[in-house]
Amino acid sequence: MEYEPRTIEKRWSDWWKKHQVYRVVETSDKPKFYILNMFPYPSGAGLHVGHPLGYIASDIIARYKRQCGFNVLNPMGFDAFGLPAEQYAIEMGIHPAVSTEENIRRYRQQMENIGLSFDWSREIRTCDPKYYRWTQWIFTLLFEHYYDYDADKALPITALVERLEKEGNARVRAACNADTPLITAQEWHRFSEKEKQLFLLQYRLTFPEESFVNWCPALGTVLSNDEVKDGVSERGGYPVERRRMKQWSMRITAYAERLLRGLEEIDWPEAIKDQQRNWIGRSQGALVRFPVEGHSGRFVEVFTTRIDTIYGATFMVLAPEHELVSAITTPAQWSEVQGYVKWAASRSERERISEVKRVTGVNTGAFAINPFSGNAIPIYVADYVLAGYGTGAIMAVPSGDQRDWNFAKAFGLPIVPILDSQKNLDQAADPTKEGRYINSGIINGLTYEEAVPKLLRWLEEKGLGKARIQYKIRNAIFSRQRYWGEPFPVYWKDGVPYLLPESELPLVLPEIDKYLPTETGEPPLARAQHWRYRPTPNEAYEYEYSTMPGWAGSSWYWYRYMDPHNDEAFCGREALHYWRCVDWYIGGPEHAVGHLLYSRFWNHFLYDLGLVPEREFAKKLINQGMIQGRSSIAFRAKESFYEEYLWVKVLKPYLDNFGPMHIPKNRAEESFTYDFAFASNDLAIEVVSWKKSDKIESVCQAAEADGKRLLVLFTEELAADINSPEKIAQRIQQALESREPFFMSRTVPEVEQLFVSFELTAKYSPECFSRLHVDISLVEDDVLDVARACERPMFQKAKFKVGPDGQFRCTYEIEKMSKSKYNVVNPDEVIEQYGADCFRMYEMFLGPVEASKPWDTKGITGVQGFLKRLWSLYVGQGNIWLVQDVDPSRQELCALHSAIKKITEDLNRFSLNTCVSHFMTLTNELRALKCHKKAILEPLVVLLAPFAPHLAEELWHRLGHETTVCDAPWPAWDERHLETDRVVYPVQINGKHRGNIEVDARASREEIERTALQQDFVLRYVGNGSVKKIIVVPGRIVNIVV
RNA sequence: GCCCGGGUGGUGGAAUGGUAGACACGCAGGACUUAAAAUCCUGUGGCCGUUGAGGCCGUACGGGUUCGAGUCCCGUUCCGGGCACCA
Repeated sequence: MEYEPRTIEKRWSDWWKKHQVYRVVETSDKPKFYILNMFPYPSGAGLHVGHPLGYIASDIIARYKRQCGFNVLNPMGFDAFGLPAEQYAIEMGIHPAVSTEENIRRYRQQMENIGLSFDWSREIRTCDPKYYRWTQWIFTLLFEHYYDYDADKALPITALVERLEKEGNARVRAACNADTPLITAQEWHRFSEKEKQLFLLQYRLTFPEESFVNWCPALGTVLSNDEVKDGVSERGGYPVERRRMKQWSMRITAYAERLLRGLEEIDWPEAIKDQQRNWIGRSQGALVRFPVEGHSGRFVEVFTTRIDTIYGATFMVLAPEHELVSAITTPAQWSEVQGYVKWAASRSERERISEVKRVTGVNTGAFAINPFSGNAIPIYVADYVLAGYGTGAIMAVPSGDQRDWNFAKAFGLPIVPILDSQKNLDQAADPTKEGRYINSGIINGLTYEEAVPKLLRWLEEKGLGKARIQYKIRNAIFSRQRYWGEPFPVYWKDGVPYLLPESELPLVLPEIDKYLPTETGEPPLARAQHWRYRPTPNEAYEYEYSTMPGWAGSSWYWYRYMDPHNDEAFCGREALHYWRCVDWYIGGPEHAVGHLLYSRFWNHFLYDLGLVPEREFAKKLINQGMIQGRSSIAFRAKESFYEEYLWVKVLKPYLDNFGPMHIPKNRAEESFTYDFAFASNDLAIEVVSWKKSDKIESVCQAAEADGKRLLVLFTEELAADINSPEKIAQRIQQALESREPFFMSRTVPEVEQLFVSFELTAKYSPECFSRLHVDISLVEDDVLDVARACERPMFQKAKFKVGPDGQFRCTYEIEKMSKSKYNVVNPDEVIEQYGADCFRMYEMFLGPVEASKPWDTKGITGVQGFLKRLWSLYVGQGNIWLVQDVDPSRQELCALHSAIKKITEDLNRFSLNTCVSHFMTLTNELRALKCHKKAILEPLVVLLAPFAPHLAEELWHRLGHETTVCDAPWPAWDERHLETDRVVYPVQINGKHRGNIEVDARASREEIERTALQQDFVLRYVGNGSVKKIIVVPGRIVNIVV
């Protein structure tokens, strides 16, 4: 019987379901292994072949670990809140819950088709009230805590209140807003309830605040920085603007140092760790206060990482938004400064970034005193200094910083060298730390290492500054003005947010009539008319109308899988302490600073509260690469193509007949003129589209003024005859011979678009074409199936200019798979044709899991052939069972055991592509040996089970087993079978491989040397020269140095 | 600009400092077949030479360390990703 994947796979996927083979329980004395895939957002397009890469890889590991005796948790769920479902709802009027449900159903079906061993009894969905109840609960915890730097952890806000009552906040070292005032206990006691609540918001780990946000008018919502790409929304590509709005924030900055330190203890790819470090952006430096001349008590406070350069500070720069700007600007400079500040404010973020090179700024007229030198230095305002970073002001050291240098050059400010090693300061800044200081007062002659502590000591003694660590990371905006997300468990009373009591959770999303913002610009939830919090019959408070962002539900979900149906807790203690944390986490690298950083933040917080057992939620992270699509691209002619075509293909070859050509010049300057004219004749030619035939009149006038007759050629008729240029030449010939003043066709062919085969496009300017994505199902080997293409709306009125072989060719591009690029390959179709096992192994065989690579179905036949050959070791023609219980030979055992060894080792280092090749090699060897022995083939089935579970299960049962192969213990290799009597040593002469010798496996070093030196090929190279040295690496190689 | 990756046959990719190109795809030739498909066999980095000799070159480029370098070090270059007036 032939290998029939479809029959086999159906049989066993049903059987697994029936016997609940993938059900996991905590009551096990086996060691635990928790492997987790980043859960997907269930989009309407379904899974494409790129999605399962990580799922398959993790499934193989999950199955392997299970066979190794671990109790494996391998769950799957859905990150089901999100913008696309809401956009779909707005367009189609379908409730997001309905379309989400439908998409999830499809995703699950597709995943089951692949044979993934997920325990579906643990499936979770972030949009399920039973789930988001706990997302809301965690939010309430964040609201009720603050971060205390002395304890270096989150503490209850009640602890802060106690301290405020006793001693005010002067000695409280905690994460808080930058402008939090110092208050005494007396002041605290004098606060009203409202004032107290507002004051506490400055400490809470989540809090509402006015902040600049990325507002997307088209989507009617706020986007986070990582949802904005190049100034437009990641989803939909709509423009985004900066706007000041009241938003909930997460005080992730409190955890900056912890998140940075925590990276040391986790096994994550360095690239991801680097990105997180970069994002957190720790920089060590100093805060320095520069007194403002003539304003006693006012200081310009700056942060610098190069305190050692302070003697080179020849001016100061404030951000336009800096509060000192209006206070210190002199009357003479007032209007200029005001004008600049206003102008800077009007510029969008995008403009500012796009004009990086331009130096702008203005002098305030005020001076600051350099605390070290006592020099008065001018204070400028410029928008290259950012209000949001550091103190919003800098000391400018043009000799060391290129931006300061540019500014100094533009404004004629002095550039003072401060290190004897600085070079070419007239051409650029030199940021070196080498050498010894000059022009630098108390640090003259010192090195960098000596200077910094001395300066810091001096500053601290004088009370003018101190060492300081600064972070780039900002608090994370946590609210979105949209419908399909978790509601905040918050109501507003007297302008103050209060938490709902826990008994009110979950606060369920209300039904609304439309999923759009209200007419007054409030979020969609404001449409829910009677949706109010009513603690007593006489009270009614508005809820918070924003919803939580996509990352809320994904920042803790791995705990819910441990205990998904628990109504008493986010996760039961027992399950929590059994599974503890994720052992292997698999997902794309695009989540480096979004999901993965927020998740770590929440986890550190939950850890502080003693709610979870580990500081870091995922010990090991693996990034799977992206499987890209191979898009097919066709070239569509633009109007300028026809002119070039006419010139190159028609006029040039026939020029001898027609006489010299004249192409009218200065076309841009004149209002309109024709395209060609014959110098020796009175005929002019104009190429124009039928759709633009209203232009003809002005062309006629131009021709008349020139004294020419006019031939109008429509692009449509050129397109229709595109494969026969001689017809067009004929038409021109007729026009030349005729004496009519004006020629054009009365009827124009119904051709609207002309596509040009790729190999022909090189002859024309690139501007002649637009590039269009073509559905890849219409293309094979870059050749378009023209007949089938014409049935598509896109090609309805198209004409194709084919190549010399009569074929129409496309070009291709490797890019992300997406519906809009028509390059999506659906796994269902591949599975239908080749089977799930083949699909799984092929995806692994494609290359390392971490690498991105284009999907290419060509190689899949190789894997298919391998599976067929493997099958034929067990089952012969006519469904004959070939496996016999016969003692295996030495050679067969060696082949098997070396495969066991390689596959096991490669699994442990997560090299799954090479595992597949080891299977191929073993199969090829066993076929060559005509091996049908049970002692060899049974372990092979067990090895194969993680990779091709259906096929393995089938063969396992045919071998007489009744229970699942998933629980068949992983075989161990026996070194004895790997040993051989004779070993082959490659022999190098001076490091170049020249031949091989075969010696006894137990041969001594001397024997090997002797054997090597006796070889003809060695003697040839050694000749009469003496052998200087022989290196023998046991089991490896012999190298003879002559 | 800064920070990470990465450059190996026609292609995807192998290679704890130890025979570069495993395993596949593709291609070429052959077997089976009326034919095709399927299957099987052989060859396949380049150049020169042989036609059962062999030699030279070869892992982006240039140096270095080493008995030995795709692998380690220094420099250059190209490609990909991330961050960015971040003081």
